[in-house]
Order: sequence, then structure tokens, then C-alpha cells
Amino acid sequence: MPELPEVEHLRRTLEPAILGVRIASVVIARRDVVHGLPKRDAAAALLAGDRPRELVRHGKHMAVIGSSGRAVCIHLGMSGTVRVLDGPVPLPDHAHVVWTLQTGQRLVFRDPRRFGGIWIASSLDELRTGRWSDLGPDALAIESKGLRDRLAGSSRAIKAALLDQRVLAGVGNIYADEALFLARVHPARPAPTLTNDELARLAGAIVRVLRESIEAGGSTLRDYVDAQGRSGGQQRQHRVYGRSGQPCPVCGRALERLVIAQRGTSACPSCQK
DNA sequence: CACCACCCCTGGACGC
DNA sequence: TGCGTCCAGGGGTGGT
Repeated sequence: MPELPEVEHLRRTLEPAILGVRIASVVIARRDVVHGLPKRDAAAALLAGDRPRELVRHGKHMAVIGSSGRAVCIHLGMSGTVRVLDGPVPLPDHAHVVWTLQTGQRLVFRDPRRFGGIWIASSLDELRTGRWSDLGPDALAIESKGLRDRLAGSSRAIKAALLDQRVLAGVGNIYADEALFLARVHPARPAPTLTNDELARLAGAIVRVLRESIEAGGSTLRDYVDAQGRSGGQQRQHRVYGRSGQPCPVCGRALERLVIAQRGTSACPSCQK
């Protein structure tokens, strides 16, 4: 399931394939997946005739910016992928939007569960002041002070706060569990009870787990594959996520399972205070 | 306002 | 082998 590392890995693998390449045409197979699509010039709004100039990521959102300045924001949700297809291979199921490049390659947005989607904006600026305006700072650059500021006034469990994209953009269920484990902070701890030392450990742990995963090519739990169709390499490296009942990698005690903010949560009852 | 429960959706795991 | 059931969860929305 895509979180920040998967989106960043996608951004990096997609860039060399599409930057500067003219988009010849676009086919929208499911209109309800594309939000803010104008009645007129829908293809142009999806960058037909344009050339991607830049791929910008904030949290789990990625925007393709055309040389015209138009922006197309892609959110992968739970099951979304973006793939580059070479040659006349058949389209997969649930291919909702397909761009054909001048090179003949096709770019496919596929999302079986449709928790993701595509948002049209006239510019990156409009995206930043609109759809992205409620997002907190990007999790990859979070520091102790920034984290403390964003948590101010929140009494809920620290894990619930980490999952809130207004607090911090990019952390999902997997990396929340992983970061809290590395920081030795229990996920159910009310956010205001964290000491400065714990906040510093947590901020460091968030950046560390995200960087590790980006370098490993993103995580593979279910549906994630990168632009070339490769699955991620992080799967076996999760320390606690999805490992409830199995031994803690540090102390060996069985990892507990709890539910926080409606999300399955794994934690070590002994290492995480 | 802060927080929480519920809902959207499909495919994979599992039991019989 | 096939069918039914349950479960995963990001984020929007509506209720408390």
C-alpha cells in the first residue's frame, strides 16, 4: 500500500521516462476517478499535447507539471499504481486513465479499489493553495521542533496524530508503526505526554524508516509496483508492521496487536513505553 | 474545534 | 475446486 516511500520511488522512476516527452493523447476510462475535469478541453487538462516538465511530491501526493504549467495530481490511495507500458501489451483491468506518449509508450493509472484518484489543477500554485493546503510538512524533512509544533493542542494517541496528514504528510499505517517502534514510543501514548527526547527520537525514526524504504525501492505488501512494474524490496524489513504475535526483533517478547484510529497496530509491549 | 466512527472499494486469505 | 466470509486501510464526511 503506497505511502511516502512508494510515491517518492515512483516519482524517481517515472521522471526519466516522461520528462520532456510529448503526450500524444489521453483516454479516460473512468471519469469518476478524475476530479475537477473541465467539460471542455478535458484532454488538455490531463496534459495531452503537453510535455511533463517536473514531478513534484508532497506527502503521498504526486503532481505532474506540464510545460504549460498545468498540474495533474495523482493519489494512489490503497491500491493505485502508475506504470509505463512498452509495446502493444494488453491493458490490465482497472486501467482508469491511459496516456500515450510520443515515444509510443503508455502511462497507465490503475486503481482497483479506487481509493485513489486524479485531481486537475491549472497550476502547481493552485494545487498548493487548494488541495494540498491542509497538508502538514513533508514527513521526509520533519524535525523534532516541527513535529512538536504540529502536535500542539492534540490530545489523541500519538499514532493517530502521525496518521493525520494535516499534522505530517506522508506517514501511513506501516511507517507509523515502524517509526514508533524505532523510537521506543508506545502508539497509544497521548501525544502531549511525549517528552522532548521522545519527540526527537520519533522525528529521527520517521525520517530513517522513510529513507530506508525509499532506498529499498518502496515496500510491497499487496499491490505496490513501481513504474517499471518491479515490486518493492522492503517487505522483509518491517520490524513490527504486520507481525503481531511474532517475537519482537529486539527483546523477543510477542508483539501485541491493538487498534488505534481504526487501524491495525503492532507494537512491543516491553520495548515501547 | 477536536476527535471518532463509519464508509467507500476490491482482491486475497481462509474455512468448509 | 468453489463458494462464502472476513479483512486490509487513506481519507472524506457527518456525528458527538
